[in-house]
Amino acid sequence: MKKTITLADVAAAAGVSKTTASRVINHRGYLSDRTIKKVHEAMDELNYRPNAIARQLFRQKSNLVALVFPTVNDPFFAELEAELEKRFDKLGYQVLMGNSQNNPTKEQNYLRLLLNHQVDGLIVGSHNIGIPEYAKTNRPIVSIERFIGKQIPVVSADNYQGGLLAVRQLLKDGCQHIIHTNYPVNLVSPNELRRQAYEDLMHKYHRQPVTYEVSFDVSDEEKERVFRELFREHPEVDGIFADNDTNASLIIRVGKEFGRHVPEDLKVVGFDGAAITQKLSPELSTIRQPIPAMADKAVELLLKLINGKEDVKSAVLPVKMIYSTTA
Amino acid sequence: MKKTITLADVAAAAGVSKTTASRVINHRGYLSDRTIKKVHEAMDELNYRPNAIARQLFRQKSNLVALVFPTVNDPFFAELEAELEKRFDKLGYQVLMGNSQNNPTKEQNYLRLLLNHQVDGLIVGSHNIGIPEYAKTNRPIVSIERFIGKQIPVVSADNYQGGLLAVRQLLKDGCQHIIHTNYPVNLVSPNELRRQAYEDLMHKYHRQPVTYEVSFDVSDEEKERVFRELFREHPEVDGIFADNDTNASLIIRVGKEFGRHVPEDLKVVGFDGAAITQKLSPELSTIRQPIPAMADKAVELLLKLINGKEDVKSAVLPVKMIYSTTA
DNA sequence: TTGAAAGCGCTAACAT
DNA sequence: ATGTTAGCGCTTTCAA
Repeated sequence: MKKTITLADVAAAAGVSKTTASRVINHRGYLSDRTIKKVHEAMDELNYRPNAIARQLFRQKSNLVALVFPTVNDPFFAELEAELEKRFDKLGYQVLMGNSQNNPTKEQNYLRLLLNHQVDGLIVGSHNIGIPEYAKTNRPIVSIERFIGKQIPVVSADNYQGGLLAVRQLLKDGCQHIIHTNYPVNLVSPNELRRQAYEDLMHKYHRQPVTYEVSFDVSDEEKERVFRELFREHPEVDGIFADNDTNASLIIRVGKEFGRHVPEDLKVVGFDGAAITQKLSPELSTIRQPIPAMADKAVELLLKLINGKEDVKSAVLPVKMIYSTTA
Repeated sequence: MKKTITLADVAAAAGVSKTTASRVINHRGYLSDRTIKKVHEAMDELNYRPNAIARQLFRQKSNLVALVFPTVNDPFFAELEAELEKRFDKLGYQVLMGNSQNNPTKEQNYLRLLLNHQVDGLIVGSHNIGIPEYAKTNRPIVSIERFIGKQIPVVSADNYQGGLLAVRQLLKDGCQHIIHTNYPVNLVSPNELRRQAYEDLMHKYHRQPVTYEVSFDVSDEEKERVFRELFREHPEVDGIFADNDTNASLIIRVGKEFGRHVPEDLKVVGFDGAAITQKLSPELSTIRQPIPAMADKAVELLLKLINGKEDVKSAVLPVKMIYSTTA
């Protein structure tokens, strides 16, 4: 491989100094037309490419942000990451894909990228706890749907309102025995508010709330096992509020095994309403998270942090119910 | 914001030279235990973070690769990008997400990152043509499912075999009038081989092949419009081989509008078989692309190119049919 | 309008 | 076992 062409080569070929060549490239300062022309010719001739890394070293800025989510292979995260990338690209930022697999080590590594100046900011939506670096840093981090630390702003959907909408729909459908699925209880995810809304409504109508718990990162087989248990232990169930659409989809499938037809003898409402889900399971009634608006807000907050602004406040964005045929 | 802590600060605090400090950090050369201890103490004290950009400038390597695909918000691309990221991460590479939106300018920008030394390699699966830079460069690029240039290796599924499997299944199901959907004809995508297989089988059985064409990047509404046309113009259709699963899903939905029940009076086979699709539309019979194997191969080839190897050959990987309930 | 020189933070020859 | 020095490629004072 032949030697890299540097600014010095261009300058030499054009018979000017590096400074002048740099000025031409960056359109800065006073330049004579003749000089500009000469430098451009030299650049073309040598097929010169400015070295982005050297620029970054000088500017102390990488124009890179990292997205740290459990995986991009999921309808909600795929749409969210795509929306984020679209916006960052427009602003001149490149986007690193950080799939943490819910592995604390991987999550920590991405944090290190930030601390090592390799990225200018981080958007985290991963579900790990106990990463001490978060608490210590005041570098630009915005969280999505997860409480990370006092100083880190969170963008989330109105999960409580979403829970209310979902359960009210099941009540309106005349369901007598409504069951909920959610993660195991934890304090870091606003997901908890979906459960809270469910329990509040159950209590209001003097019913006993029943929640089945499945972690995000167990296999589908394990999830199906739990849902079979649900149908076995609660054959009276006639309505299910699933905390996300893929679980809703699994539940409908498992329900079939138990001879349950949706919506005739079982109503189901999911949560998320991502684009891919709508396309592949249009029949699912669900709560749509405002993904594009969440992306807008997260980008806005992160840029503020990157630019040293102080008024960076957490935000809760409105959800809406999508009425389809499963409830 | 307070000044960045550099290696010089650490060295000063530890009372050694920058070189020594650097050696401690990189575990190189002979060091006395006492020195190692002193340097580590200084690092902790100052909360030192090595500057990755400066290292990259020196090493002339960013350990970054970019994935250029139309969008990550699609079951096939989401799974493929997730698999690629997993592998690159293991190898110490960070991954840039490049969603080209099938926009030549965006695609070209990512190419520029490569040429500007900001990334060490590129994996492209985007569907644009006429980007002149591809032809000119011999830098590390691997393409997935797309012919880009003579010198650029392609990793693809065995699309022809997949087409045969799909259409044979429909024939075995007794379909008399099989219709195919695909992109508009183009020479850059091995997708064409799916069509070729369909046409070859149709001719073999003395039938008239009929293909409806929909671009990848038009709206779902537009796609549905085309599929309605299909049912109106060919009410006799009893089997459809869709060139991808999301189209298959749309077709099934549109079929319902025309009173067609699947599989009773219409069989459908899709293509892709991505994990998300399996989860959300498990009933779909489809051809599974070997996504993890494709990721393996693409990473292997790209690393060879990055390391200056010469024997970098295109690869075609086997598909398999997933028999479910729509055919 | 242009150039010389310093420096971004790091690592590696080449001493000693 | 440790330090001196140069240099990765770029941009920007400062001076002319």
